[in-house]
Amino acid sequence: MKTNVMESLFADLDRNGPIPLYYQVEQRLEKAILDGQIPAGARLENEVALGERLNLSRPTIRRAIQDLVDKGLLVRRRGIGTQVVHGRVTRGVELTSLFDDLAKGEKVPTTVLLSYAVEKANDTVADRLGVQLGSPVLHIKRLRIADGVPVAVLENWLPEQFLDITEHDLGELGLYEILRGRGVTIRVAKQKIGARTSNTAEAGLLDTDRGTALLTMERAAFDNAGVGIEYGSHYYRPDLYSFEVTLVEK
Amino acid sequence: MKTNVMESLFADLDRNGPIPLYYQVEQRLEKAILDGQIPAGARLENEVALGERLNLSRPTIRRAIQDLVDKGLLVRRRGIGTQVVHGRVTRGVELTSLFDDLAKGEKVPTTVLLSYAVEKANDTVADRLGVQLGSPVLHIKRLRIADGVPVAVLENWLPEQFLDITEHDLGELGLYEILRGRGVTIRVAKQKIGARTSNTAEAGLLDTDRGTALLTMERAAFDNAGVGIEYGSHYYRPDLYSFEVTLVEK
DNA sequence: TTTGTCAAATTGTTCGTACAATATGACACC
DNA sequence: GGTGTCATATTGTACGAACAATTTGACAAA
Repeated sequence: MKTNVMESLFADLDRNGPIPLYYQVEQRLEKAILDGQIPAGARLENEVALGERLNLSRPTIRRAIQDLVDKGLLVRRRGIGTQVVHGRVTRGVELTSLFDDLAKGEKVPTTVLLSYAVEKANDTVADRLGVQLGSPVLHIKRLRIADGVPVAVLENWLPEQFLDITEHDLGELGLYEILRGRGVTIRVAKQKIGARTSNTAEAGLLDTDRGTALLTMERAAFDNAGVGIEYGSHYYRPDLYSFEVTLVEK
Repeated sequence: MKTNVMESLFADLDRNGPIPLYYQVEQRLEKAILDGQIPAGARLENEVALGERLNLSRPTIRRAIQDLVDKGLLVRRRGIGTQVVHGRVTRGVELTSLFDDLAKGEKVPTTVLLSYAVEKANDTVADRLGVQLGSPVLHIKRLRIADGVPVAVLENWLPEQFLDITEHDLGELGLYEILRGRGVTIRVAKQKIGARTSNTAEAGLLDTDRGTALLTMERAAFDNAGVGIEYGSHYYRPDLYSFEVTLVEK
């Protein structure tokens, strides 16, 4: 039975296309696990046998499995084998924006642009983005709404190369979507998650009472050359949003 | 000059000992980066040359570099090379407890055990730990204090195998330290971070006013066999504690 | 000047192979 | 019955090799 699942899963790998073989295997395995086709606690076939059956070398199979171990979906023990982790399997926090998160669920995200201006970078912004103090940066502030309910206030600063992003763009799309559309790939992000009490203005924007708790997040994002792309300081309604993280010890 | 740094760094690898070669290289490289010996933005030698100089194969070198890329310390681009990331390099959140976090800083952590009891697992606990509903679990509640100031209230549930942890242990050591001492290795943890408003009792414990914001964290931790080790529901004083996460897109 | 092409440099993917380390279960031995 | 030993299964580490993909810079061509 397990054999059938595997066979069907890995039936037709594209050996000539641009997508790496290990990645194709990884994706299908991940889907099978998240869909429950391979149940929690189930043991996978050993690496060598898998390789033989799929006509792939052991390193290729290992790479696919290792990536899923790093994601916290699989667990392996020398001498024993590889298993799907017990416990509810959830996708961890990935490098996506709130807009993406909401769009992935059933919510309909909309955005109100609260302010839009080109400013000179202050100490904090210059430090986080790695740009010169006083250099021009785009400063935007948006209210994110899901199904008509305000969820978060997002404040972002972007370096000089993005000054041409228009107000219209920001009303239509999420910031990360705009960046992707311009060919920018975010590779590393450093986040700091905390909480504080809201003041009157903040509570007003989120349609709650002054003095209620806010979930806060600061993020600095960098592309694959290590250049600062975006610095954000956001606050969320904690009854509507939270952060999930999966940590894996290496 | 760069050459000298490298030479001295990788001078004597232990080729017979139990520590993998890639790990020895990784550790030394990481230290050199964190210490600033290799400055932000500096370019590393290419993989092949590094391998030749250290008498290691390219896969071994690659493994070491890849691990540091995954940690967000290095960045590499095909056709270009490998660089130390720009921006402040900070260690990300690791699989440690608040106790460890505080002990690593200059703070002196102490603990007050608020309650200690063996209970039957309710729905939530049974689900998160993957144990039978109604099976015995150890339920503890602790107040964590740093330098005399209360920082967090920690509530944990542990499965049957840990019922023999004593009240005395919990006063002396952090929970994760106790677990490590028993040979338990935590491999995967799923955390959910949020916020809420405190009630009178909670505010009293943390020496703040009722109605101030709390930072909350739920965590389920599993060992390398995927067995549930610990489920915790914690709240923190947000002016004294926050979570830092480094995300790396693969 | 601009554009296209090509070579060089570097990381990315994939294969094959060998041996080491660890957990399990079977079996012999005391 | 208990205990140690050994074979087996499986993942972990390490090597070597080849070719692909991408970026840069140099150079030629329009």
